[in-house]
Amino acid sequence: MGRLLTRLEKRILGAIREHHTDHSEMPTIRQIGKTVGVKSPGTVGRYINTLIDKGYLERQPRIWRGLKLIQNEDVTSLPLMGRIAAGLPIEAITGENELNPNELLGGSNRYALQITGNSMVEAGIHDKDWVIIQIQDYADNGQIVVALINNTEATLKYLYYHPNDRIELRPANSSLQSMIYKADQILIQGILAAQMRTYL
Amino acid sequence: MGRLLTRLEKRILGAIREHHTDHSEMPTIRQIGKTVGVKSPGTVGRYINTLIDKGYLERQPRIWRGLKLIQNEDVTSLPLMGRIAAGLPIEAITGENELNPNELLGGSNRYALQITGNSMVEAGIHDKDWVIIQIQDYADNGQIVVALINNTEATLKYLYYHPNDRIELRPANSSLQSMIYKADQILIQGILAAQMRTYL
DNA sequence: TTGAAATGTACTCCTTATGTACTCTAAAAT
DNA sequence: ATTTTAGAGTACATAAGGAGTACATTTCAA
Repeated sequence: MGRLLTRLEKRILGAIREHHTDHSEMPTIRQIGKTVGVKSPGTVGRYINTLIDKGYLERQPRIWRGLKLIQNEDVTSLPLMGRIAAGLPIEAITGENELNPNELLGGSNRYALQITGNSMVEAGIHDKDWVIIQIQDYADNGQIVVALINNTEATLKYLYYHPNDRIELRPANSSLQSMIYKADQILIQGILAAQMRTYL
Repeated sequence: MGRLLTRLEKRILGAIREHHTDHSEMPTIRQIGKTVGVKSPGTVGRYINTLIDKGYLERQPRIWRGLKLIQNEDVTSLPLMGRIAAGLPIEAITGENELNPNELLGGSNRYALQITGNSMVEAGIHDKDWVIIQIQDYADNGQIVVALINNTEATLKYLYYHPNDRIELRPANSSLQSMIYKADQILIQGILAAQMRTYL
């Protein structure tokens, strides 16, 4: 059950998640302590125990880096009324009658980013929108990806492969131009899984 | 049950809510006292008790920052990594920050619709997108609303008020035209609260 | 295969921050 | 006159955060 966490418990859980996504392996107790600034491995171990008690982690006893993240799934749904179109009545949807945002947006290897700027407006992704990124290091031609350029700049763009190991990062904004890079300048960090925007 | 709040009770409740949204954690008794200008933790605690009696808060006894706002639902969150922009590095953050889709999208008096057609593309609302509608029978000028026309057709459009009880329903698509109706032909069913789209 | 280093985990002891129950004043409202 | 609201202050048990040590096991390189 998702019981509430203290500050340090959150930081430790965050450090574990971050280490896992960055290095694709779990951290050791002492690594966790170092990133959150706790010197004693025993203390970190105590927090691990409470996180396990609270249902956020599992342990493989005595295995190095043997922690396992448990993904919280709890369900809150919105009633699903149907489809709507210009000039047509709402079309009732039979069968499914609920929409669960977490089911659509959530997932284990995903994280959220907020968009700044208008380079993707013509793809319906506006300034201040939220995007959900699925972490993976490959993408298909034409997908929208988070790309790391020259290990310094990260950006959200359409990705196109070209001959001679060229990669095009194309904005969705007719006032901006595509940039073309050599393949070894580009590191794909994730692909666009979802987008959302609030109005109120 | 008694819903009457004194000035200070309102200020305290407001301070709690504000702290919660700003820091995504509940304040301590003494933090609350500091923001509302009450020096004694005992006094603040007494107000907390009356707010609990009146049904605005819950308490988890003896837990630090253990207050709970009543209308709060359970939390499923995505790790929030930061902001991304064209040509700029991700402003990055550890796993302390989280984005909760249900908190952004859900709520009482809301339901979901799927969009068909392209009449709102220039507002970033595409075919097959999901929209979250907040049920209410009024709207401000320029808001996007679900409007029922002549009790038969429902549509999602920008709403503008005009003189002589005229109402304009304006699409966000330059190849389509606004329609203008008499006020009694239009029934506002809800306003656009959020939009979302999945790619995978 | 073996040995040194790294690791998980269980202890103990410590400090500080916090919730909460008290008491006491004083002004305003009833 | 009595109650309600608004406040101060004190006291204390304990939750939260932290250091350190010890030791059996696990890894991994030599």
